[in-house]
Amino acid sequence: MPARAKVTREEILDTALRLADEVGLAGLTMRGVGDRLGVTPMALYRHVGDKQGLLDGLVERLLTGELPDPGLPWRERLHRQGAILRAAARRHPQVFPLLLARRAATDAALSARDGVYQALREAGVPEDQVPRVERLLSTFALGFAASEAGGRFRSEQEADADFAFAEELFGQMIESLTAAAE
Amino acid sequence: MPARAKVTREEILDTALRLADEVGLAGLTMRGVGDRLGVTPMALYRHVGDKQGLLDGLVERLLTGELPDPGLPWRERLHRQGAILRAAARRHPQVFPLLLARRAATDAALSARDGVYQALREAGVPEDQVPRVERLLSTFALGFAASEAGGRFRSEQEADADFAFAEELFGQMIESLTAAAE
DNA sequence: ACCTGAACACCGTTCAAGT
DNA sequence: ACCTGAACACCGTTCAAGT
Repeated sequence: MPARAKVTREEILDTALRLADEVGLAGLTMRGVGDRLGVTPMALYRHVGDKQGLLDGLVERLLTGELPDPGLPWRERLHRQGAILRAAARRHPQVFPLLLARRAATDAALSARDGVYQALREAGVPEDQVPRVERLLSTFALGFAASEAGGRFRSEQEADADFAFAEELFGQMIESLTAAAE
Repeated sequence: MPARAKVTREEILDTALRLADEVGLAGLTMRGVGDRLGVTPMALYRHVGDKQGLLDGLVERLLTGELPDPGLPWRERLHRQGAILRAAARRHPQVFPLLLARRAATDAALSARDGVYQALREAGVPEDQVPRVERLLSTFALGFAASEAGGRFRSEQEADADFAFAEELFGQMIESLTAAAE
């Protein structure tokens, strides 16, 4: 008679993310997660591998969210993509630094990147410049969001204004690349 | 007869930084540092407070370096400042993420910021725009260096080229701000 | 003043055992 | 198949004691 599973990977990651939000990354513990689920810490190992696997799962969770509607104009799509990242950083400031430490090659990360590629193409950025511009944008957005999570800005207003300033700047850059291509 | 100090804060931070470089942040241990210094882990507490204090000391260490020669033209000074940060990230990729997690208000960080302020003024950026532009530059540089430390770029060549691309872009932005002010 | 040793309350993880 | 309990080799930190 196979024992019925008491926990799932999903539940474990939910609980771990919530626990990390409350007590920080340093306080995130296999034992703590097990306790909250009413299960021995060793029960988690079958579902997430080990603690490293748990952390990788959290990184996934951070990025899996809505993607911008592909029907929107490119500028708006890029804006939304940035907003999604910043929202994740504000929602899980304790966990967010993991994103920078371990580079994410999850499906969510890859399809976000493809979305930016597509937006840049629509904007008219020459094909051979697209990957570089995407790296520039995503590096900035990631760094900005991480800085925000780390409390580097004095207020959310200041962060909003700074981000809008950067968007304006990058918008101009994209237009100048587009113009040069014609 | 007061016991003579067997270790100093400097030695402790040196050893801790080296140990973290070798075994990563997770492997950095009060006991490990003590062992390397031939001293009980508890001997460290008098000099660095606690483990948090040790980590804070490492963040200091990361930033305390040479500042760009103030006699150089502003563009070159900004370039050097970026290069210094990236060099720190490449030298201590394991430790670098700490910089983003805990915002650094060390003397070194503050005088780097003042240096950038000064460079922007020399470039002709209007005074009321200086802090915002500095935040933009430092956020980008920090995020870029952290991404580099995290292995987000395929090669050092790619990173160099991307950074140069960004510098060009920011240079244009600074010039347009300067022109608008005249 | 500074270091030591023992002790406490934790960790992640293994492994054999249960159902 | 999945969970449990005991055990191992670690942690950071306290506290009284030594010099």
